[in-house]
Amino acid sequence: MTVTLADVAARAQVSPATVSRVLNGNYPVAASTRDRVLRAVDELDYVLNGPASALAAATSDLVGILVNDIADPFFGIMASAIQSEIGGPGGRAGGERLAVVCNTGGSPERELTYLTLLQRQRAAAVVLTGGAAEDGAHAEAMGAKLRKLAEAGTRVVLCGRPPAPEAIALTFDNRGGGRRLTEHLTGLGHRRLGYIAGPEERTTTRHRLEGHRAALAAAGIEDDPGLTVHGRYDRRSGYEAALELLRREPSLTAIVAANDTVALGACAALRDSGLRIPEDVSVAGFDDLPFAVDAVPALTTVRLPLSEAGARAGRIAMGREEPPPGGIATVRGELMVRGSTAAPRG
Amino acid sequence: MTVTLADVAARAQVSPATVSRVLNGNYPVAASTRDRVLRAVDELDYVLNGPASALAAATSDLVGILVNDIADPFFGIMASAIQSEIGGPGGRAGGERLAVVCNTGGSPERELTYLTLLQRQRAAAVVLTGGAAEDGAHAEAMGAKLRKLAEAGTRVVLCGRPPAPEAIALTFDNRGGGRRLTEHLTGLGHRRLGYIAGPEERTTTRHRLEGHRAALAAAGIEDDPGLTVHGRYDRRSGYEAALELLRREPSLTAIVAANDTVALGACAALRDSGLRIPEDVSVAGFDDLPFAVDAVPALTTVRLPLSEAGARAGRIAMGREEPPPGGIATVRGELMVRGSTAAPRG
DNA sequence: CTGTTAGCGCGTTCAC
DNA sequence: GTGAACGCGCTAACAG
Repeated sequence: MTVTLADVAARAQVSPATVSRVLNGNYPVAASTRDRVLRAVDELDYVLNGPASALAAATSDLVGILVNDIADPFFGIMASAIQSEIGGPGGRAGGERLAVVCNTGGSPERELTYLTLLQRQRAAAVVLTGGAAEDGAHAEAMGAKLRKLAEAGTRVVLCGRPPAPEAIALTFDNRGGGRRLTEHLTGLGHRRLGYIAGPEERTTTRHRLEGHRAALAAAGIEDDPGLTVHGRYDRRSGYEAALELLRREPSLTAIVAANDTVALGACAALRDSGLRIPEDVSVAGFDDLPFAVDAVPALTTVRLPLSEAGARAGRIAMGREEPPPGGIATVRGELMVRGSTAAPRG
Repeated sequence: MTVTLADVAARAQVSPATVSRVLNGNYPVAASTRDRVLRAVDELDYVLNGPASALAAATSDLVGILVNDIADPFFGIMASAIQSEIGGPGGRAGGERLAVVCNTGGSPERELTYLTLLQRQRAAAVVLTGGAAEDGAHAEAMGAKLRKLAEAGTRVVLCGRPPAPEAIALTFDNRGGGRRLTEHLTGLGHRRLGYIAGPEERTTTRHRLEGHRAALAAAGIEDDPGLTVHGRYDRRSGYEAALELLRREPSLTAIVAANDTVALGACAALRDSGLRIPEDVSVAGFDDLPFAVDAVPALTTVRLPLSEAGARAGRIAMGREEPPPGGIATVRGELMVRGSTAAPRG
């Protein structure tokens, strides 16, 4: 039915072993033989059987990229960069790797499931992006799973995620970025700032919030728990959270959002409430996604080098770049001051 | 080294076949035996060998989702919906399928490469999303590849892509949407409209543009080729194209963009040129991505039910929903009139 | 309901 | 530089 390596061998009048060798290119083969084989491959329209190949070689060409939300450009941009460094030639037979992104939807269970699935496929490497859940049991299960993967020869790289002993990590300085962002606002004179945090029990959420609080403390501003609202990392959540903050504290002069998407939702809520940005309320985001600059007014935010970090993670996963010393590198964000923040009125 | 099915069988004191049966659940097994096996699996921390399983069964749990640009929410939203219908239980061993998204970057070659890779893996299904390249040779190669996949038992579904004889298609009515959108503008009295099209040689680009031109013709407006500018589907491209349009025709009163992202870029260009939206120039997009409503003013656009279409495509790919009659279903877009369009001044 | 027997298609020793 | 033989780990008949 389907063409196998043996068919190719027969047609090229060589042994299956020879066909395998030219396909994998890991072995000396006479040029004339190679030509004959390649011609036969072409004529028969032969496609290597991945599972059989993976079984025999005990390794596959699959590389997994886990993201929390594939509909969020934050992850899309990283995934795209990672994939671009992996998808190219350089793998086994055929010289191509199958770089593949898996959407966990932020669910710890699905994350674990995907890792098992990738483990089952004997993936060559796995890149985990974005924040991790902070649930203790889950963290432990993840650690164990990552260790298993590593033991089985799968390279594991974290990108934009806190370091773990089991893997190489490129981690974002969310705490520092959050701190500098809020310092910018306190520096402008703001004293009543609302904070729209991401989902609870997530590292990214916690780190950005800690940075925010550190900046408040440094400015001698008492932390009012009522001025922090948790939500999801989406626009709707930002909209609702902003309304809630305004209800709790009508006199606030600035809102810091967990990310740009949330900030955009907050902007909409402020506009719908008849408030001007930044005259009445300043707004700041995080990430500097492409649309941040298009907001009106343009969004003050912290730029994370998502593409660069992703590309580097991809190269490390492929073994084409040395891991950072100690297996951990911290990637800083850059404060981007734009029109959405200004000194408070009065 | 690694635990195999035989190890589990030994520990559970049954034959390997029995272990396979409980794992795949496709066969009657006594409850007590099953328990014993599952316990052994647990104790040994056994993970099925995917390649071996796929080899023996001549089919795998892998499902591929091809997207043109993973950093674009248009694709992210569809991919997310597709994956959510696929990722769940219902597959082979372990009851989970590995739904993976592959980023072609809009490159026909990469698209073909990914299909080959998925073919190599004996993927259970493949979903192709978004517009297709219109290059004749490539179209033919794609057709042949899709046929091969189908012959090998891979289910092929197109989502938001024009029908092809080799696959089931959920196609977007880009032409109709484009037409209604421009009709809305001509209905408001606009006579000089600029159009920012997507990349040339892409079905989506052509169909939307055709709809636009049909609406112009219907309104008795002569089509001025100079008022159409092609670009990529990104913000930057929209920005530059809008400036170019203004240069060519300073008196235009409306700009129709290939999609929302491009429209946002065009808005930025208009603002930077000191023009007001919609007082001086109306702007319209396409897709109604989540951020469209947050633009200032909110963007008039055509809403495409990306999530719904993706979910349906996913179910069809899984065989959990009947394909549409004739294998083709057309999904219409809905005109969303918002603040970015108004009657021209004067 | 369960065990036994054959391969699935390929990579990889070994010889030659 | 090339061929022959073996086994990777699992599933799918077939018996029983």
